[in-house]
Amino acid sequence: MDGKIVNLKSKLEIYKAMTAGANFADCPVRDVMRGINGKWSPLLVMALAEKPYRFGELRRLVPDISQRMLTQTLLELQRDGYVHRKVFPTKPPSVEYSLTDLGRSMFHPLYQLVQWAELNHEAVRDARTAFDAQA
Amino acid sequence: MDGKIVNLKSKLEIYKAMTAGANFADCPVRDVMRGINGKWSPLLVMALAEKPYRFGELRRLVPDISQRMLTQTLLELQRDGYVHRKVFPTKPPSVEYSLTDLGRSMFHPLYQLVQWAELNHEAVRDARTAFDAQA
DNA sequence: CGGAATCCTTGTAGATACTG
DNA sequence: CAGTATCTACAAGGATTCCG
Repeated sequence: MDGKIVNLKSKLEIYKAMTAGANFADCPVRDVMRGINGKWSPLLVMALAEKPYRFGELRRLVPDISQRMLTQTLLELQRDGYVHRKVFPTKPPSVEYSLTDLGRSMFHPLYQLVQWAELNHEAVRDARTAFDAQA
Repeated sequence: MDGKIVNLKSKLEIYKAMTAGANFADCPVRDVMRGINGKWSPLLVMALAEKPYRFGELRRLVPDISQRMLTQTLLELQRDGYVHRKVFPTKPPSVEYSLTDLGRSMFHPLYQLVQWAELNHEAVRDARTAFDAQA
């Protein structure tokens, strides 16, 4: 029954894929989702989808990220294969970050989700207000 | 600047929407994303998209969630308007959780992202292996 | 059955200072 | 400029116990 991974698929099947493995690390889908779901990862992917940026440019672009979190998140994105890091041996050195092919392919579904958030944030805010009012 | 929400949009525009506001809580898009991005939220939304479930059923369905996290995550999903909670006054009482219209509309882009993860988890795993090997 | 309350451990993230 | 190192604070999350 598990010979070939066919193209997707029913809600039940995609849900089963998310519960594969006994725990979180054993489930490939949740493992990948975890890398995408970080606090800063989506934001940086969206930024780099527009065009490549240097470290300092990214810092200025994202107003409230610390340099520690920027370094760390970019490293995780590199490790997962979404981001390419290119060093220019100038002085002082500059480093340019850009999306890989894998990163660009991941951008599309992420974009859909961000777009949904943009279109529905008022509905969510209203739901929260209503919930808090009667609680 | 905040009069009308236009329909989307370029990469640059959607990215700008993610950096609106001076910090995280002030940005509506990131605020909504944060609610979707929880460790267990996507999994529960995917499960409830298939059909409504009772509390105990969800516990058994998600093998490695604690009851604390299940309670807490379901509460957050209710508060954001994604999930409806229906109490049946039987004895002992039973509680059924289901997606709201808002939850169902959010499911679609989420589904796209999970589907991407399902199709590309091997590429991500390979990227990690390669990165760790040369590091 | 479906939680709430408590305790305790771990992870996440900020501030600051220093380096090639 | 683009990081690294350390130290600290707080939030996320697990285990256990109790309740209507």
